Amino acid sequence: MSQDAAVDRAPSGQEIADWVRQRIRTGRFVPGQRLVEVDIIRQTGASRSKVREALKRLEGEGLVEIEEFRGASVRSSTLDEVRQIYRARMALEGMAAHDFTVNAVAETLDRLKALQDQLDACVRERAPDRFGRLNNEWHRLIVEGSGNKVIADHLQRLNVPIHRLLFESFYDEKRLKTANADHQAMLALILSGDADGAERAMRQHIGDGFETLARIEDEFYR
Amino acid sequence: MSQDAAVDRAPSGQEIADWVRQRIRTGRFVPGQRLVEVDIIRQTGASRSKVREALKRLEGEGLVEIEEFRGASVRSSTLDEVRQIYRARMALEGMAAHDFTVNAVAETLDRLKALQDQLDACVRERAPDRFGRLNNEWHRLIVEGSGNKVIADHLQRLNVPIHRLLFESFYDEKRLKTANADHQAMLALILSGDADGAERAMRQHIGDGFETLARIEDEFYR
DNA sequence: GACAACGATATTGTTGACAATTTTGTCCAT
DNA sequence: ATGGACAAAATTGTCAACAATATCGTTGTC
Repeated sequence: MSQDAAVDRAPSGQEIADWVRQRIRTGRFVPGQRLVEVDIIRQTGASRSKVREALKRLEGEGLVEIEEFRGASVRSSTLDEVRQIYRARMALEGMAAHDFTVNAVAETLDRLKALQDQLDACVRERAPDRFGRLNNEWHRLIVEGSGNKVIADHLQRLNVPIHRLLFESFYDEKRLKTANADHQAMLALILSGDADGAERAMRQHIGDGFETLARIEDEFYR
Repeated sequence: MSQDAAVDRAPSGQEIADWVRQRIRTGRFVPGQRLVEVDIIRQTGASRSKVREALKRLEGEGLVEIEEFRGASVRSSTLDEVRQIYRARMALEGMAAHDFTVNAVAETLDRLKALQDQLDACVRERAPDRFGRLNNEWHRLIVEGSGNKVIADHLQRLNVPIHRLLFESFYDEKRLKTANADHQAMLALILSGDADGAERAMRQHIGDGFETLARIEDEFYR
């Protein structure tokens, strides 16, 4: 009857924050839901100070909201805020793509090419969930490979709280093909050393991603 | 013999964080200096938990480093990290300039024009310190007026810990004129509705700012 | 004089108890 | 049934004492 992945030592504040963040991202904690300290303590085995520390941290990241004497609750974000987040991602990840083109070492380029092959396979075999994971990996590789840790840190905090969308197969057939074509085109631009082109392509790609998401949201509420 | 601005009630964690941040920005706390909890308590009158909370927050912002059982110290940033920060600023503030051109309301445009007049006056009258303050105001107005709170929040955290540079008159005669010319050109692009042009100009402007700073640093260590 | 061992002090980390506030439950009048 | 007043419970905020660790000074040895 263990309610958590077995750990002997008491979890750190960082681990609690990860635990809560995970639950928010996977939709087990939904927007507006209150996060009662005692519940988290019971489920994680952490001490109260650590839980409080973790919640404060998550407040700093903008994932939870803390009201005096009312505690923490999962923050809900409007579509407009998601749009702002995507706008910020366009700027930062575009810059990362630019710098990646200039700075990336040969080994990183090889890994990117290998990843692209796997993504192509996913499209052929119609494996959208696997595509999603590899897609994240692909974007992470670009950002890490750009050599700018500051931008990487800020992008880390710009992950949209996806709520329900994570479970449904976000990508339909058509969107999957389009996205992968974007990746292929970007890879070509990177390999040819066209940094500005890579940046433009990345911004366009992320902008399209938001359009898709906005369309799904729109249908959901219709 | 009051060691702090008189406050009756105990300061909040946010206020302590502001207090420390201010001291770091103005160079009263220098990189590497240890921030002993008791000292901050004595100087601010805050309780220990509040001080610890504030230091944790500052750690999240990257201004402070916390080692276990060794406490907090002011983080020192290398020139390369400053370069990365400026790169991030170029991306985000460029995007802000773009969106400002599209979204700004008439009243905000008027305020920007008024601010530009004041900046012109500073150049004529050779008032570099006043120019610095108004310059910050100018950039803040662009960011706030872009209507993207997410980008504004992230830029807030990208303020370089300037260390000593804040005290010396950062801008020499020539740099001051160049910067102001940039501002004038950008204002013209914004008023003409050229969003892409405004973005390019903003990025160039910030990039030049880093070049200037890097040159000063370089001379300092020579 | 250099250096290691050791104890004293200073500093940070953690826990638990208590205060402040909100939330929930109950009773009663209408 | 509905709604308000009040008490009980739950929840969060705060503080102070204690534990763990690091830092510093002292002493003794070579």
